[in-house]
Amino acid sequence: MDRSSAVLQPFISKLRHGAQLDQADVAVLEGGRVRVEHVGADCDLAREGARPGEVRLVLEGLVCRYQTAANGRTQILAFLIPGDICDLHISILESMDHSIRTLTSCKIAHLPEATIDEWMSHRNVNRALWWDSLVHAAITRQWILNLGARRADEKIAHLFLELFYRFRAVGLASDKGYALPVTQEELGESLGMSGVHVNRVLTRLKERGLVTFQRHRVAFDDLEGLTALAGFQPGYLHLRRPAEGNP
Amino acid sequence: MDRSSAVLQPFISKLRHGAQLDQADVAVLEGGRVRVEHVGADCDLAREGARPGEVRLVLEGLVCRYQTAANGRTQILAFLIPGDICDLHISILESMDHSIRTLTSCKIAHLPEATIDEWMSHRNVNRALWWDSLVHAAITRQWILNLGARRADEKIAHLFLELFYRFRAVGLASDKGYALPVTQEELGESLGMSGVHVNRVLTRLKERGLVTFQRHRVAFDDLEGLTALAGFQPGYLHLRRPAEGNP
DNA sequence: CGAAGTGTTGAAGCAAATCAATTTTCGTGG
DNA sequence: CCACGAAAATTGATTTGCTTCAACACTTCG
Repeated sequence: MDRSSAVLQPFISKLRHGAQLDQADVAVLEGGRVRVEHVGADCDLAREGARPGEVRLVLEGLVCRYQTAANGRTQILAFLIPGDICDLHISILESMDHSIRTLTSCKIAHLPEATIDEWMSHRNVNRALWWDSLVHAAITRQWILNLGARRADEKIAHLFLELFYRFRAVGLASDKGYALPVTQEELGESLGMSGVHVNRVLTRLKERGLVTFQRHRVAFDDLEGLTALAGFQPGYLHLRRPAEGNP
Repeated sequence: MDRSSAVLQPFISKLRHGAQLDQADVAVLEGGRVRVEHVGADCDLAREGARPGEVRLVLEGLVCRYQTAANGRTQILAFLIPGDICDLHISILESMDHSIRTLTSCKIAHLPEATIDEWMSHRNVNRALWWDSLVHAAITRQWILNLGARRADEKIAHLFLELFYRFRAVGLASDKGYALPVTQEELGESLGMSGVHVNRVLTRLKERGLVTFQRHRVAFDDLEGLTALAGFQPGYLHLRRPAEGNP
C-alpha cells in the first residue's frame, strides 16, 4: 500500500481532458492510497457471477470485459486501457454480470473503498468520475452502432479510431499510430466477426492505403481517409481538448 | 408543476426491485416536483449534438435512444420503458452523443435539477439511482453480446425476454406476454437486421411454438423453450425479486 | 371507404462464416 | 544465438445466413 504519487498519471491525465480539476483536486487524487499489482496476460481479474470486490484501475497494459453467450461464442464488450477504472460502484450490484480479463501483462492498481469515498466527497473529483462513467456509457453505445449498423471495413476503422483517441488522451498514441497488443482473433471477438474475415479486411485496408495493423501496432497511412470510411465523429468521447497530447 | 404523487409509481416500483427503500425514502421520491407532458409518437425528445436540458423520465409509452451511422443506417441503442430515466447526469456532458425519440404517444415527466439534487442527497435514494444506472449499463452490454455473438432467432428471443423482465418489474407484463408497440422494421433497427428478415424469423419462431408477435404484442407460447433458445440469464438485470409482479 | 403504412412472400445476390491447408511470427529453452 | 514448437497470420474453396429488391396482401386509422 502506497501513496498513488505518479502511478495514477494516465488516469489523472485523462480526467483532465474532460473535467475541470485544479491543483487541490489533483492533490486529492494523488493522495489516494493504492496497492499496485503486476498480473500476467490472460488472467481473469473478475469472473461472471462472482461477488464484486475491490475497485481496480488499469495502470499499464490492456484489459477487456467479455462474456460468453450460451451458443459458445465469446464477445469482447469493452477494452480497458491505462487510466480506465474497471468497476467504480460495482459494490452496489450483488454479482458480476460479465468477466474481466487481461490481454497483456498489466500493472493494476487496487483502490480501497476509503479512497473512493474520499474522492467522491470532493465536488470536482466526483464530477470528474461521473464524467468518466458517462463517457464509457457513450463508448458502449457506439459499439452497439458499430456491431449493428456498420460493414466489416467500417467496423475495424471505427474501432481503430476510437482506441486512437482514447490512447492519445493518456499519452500512448502519436499521430502515426499506437500499440494495440491483440490478435486478429481478438479483434474479431470485439467486432462480432471471424478472425479470418478480420484478416481479409485488414489486408484490403492496407492495400487501399488507409491503415496497417502489424506486429501489434496500428499505423495510420491515411488518417483522413480512414476517418471518412468509418464516419468517425470523436464527439462522443467528450474530450474537451482532442487535439492535445499528454500535458 | 405538481407533486409527483402517483405518477412516479412505475419508477419507484422498479427502484424497489433493486434497492432498499424505506417509507421515508419513498416519501422523498414522491415529494419531488414534476412537470408532466404528453407527447405524440415519433417525436424527438433530444437530438444529437444539442446541449442536454432537463432530466426526463418516461411515465407511459415507449421511447428509444437511436443514432444514424454515416452510411445511413439507423440503429436503436436502447428502449426506454415506463420508469426509465432518459439522462440522469447528462448535464455533466456538453452535448448529446445520440438522439432520443418516442415510439408511441407518451407521458413524460420533467424533473428540475433541484429535485434530482434533493434525491441525491438521501443516501438510499442516491444508491438506488446508482443501481438503476449500473443496471442500464449492464443492459447495454448485453445488447453488444446480442448484436455480436447471437444468430437472428437468438437475438429476437433474447430481446423479447429482456423486455419481458423489464416490463414485469413495472407491472406491465403478465406471464402470458406484454404489449410491445413497435414495427418489425424497428425491431430490425434494434437488432441490426433487416425488417424482412425479422419477419421471416418471427414466422419460424411461431411455427416452432415458441413465441408470437402480433398486433404489437409479444405472446409467449413456450417461455422455457424461448429462454433456452436465447440462453437468457436474467441475472444481468439485477432484479432482486424477479418472480414478483407489481406490489 | 380509401390510402398509407405495415406485414408477407419469393427470387437473386452478396457479405461473411466455415473449413482447411500453408506460411509466418514469436516465445522459449537448448 | 539459434532451433524448435506453438500460436498467429494468411490464403483458397465452399457454404450459408442475411440483405436487397420487388410484388402483393393485409391492417389500421383518418
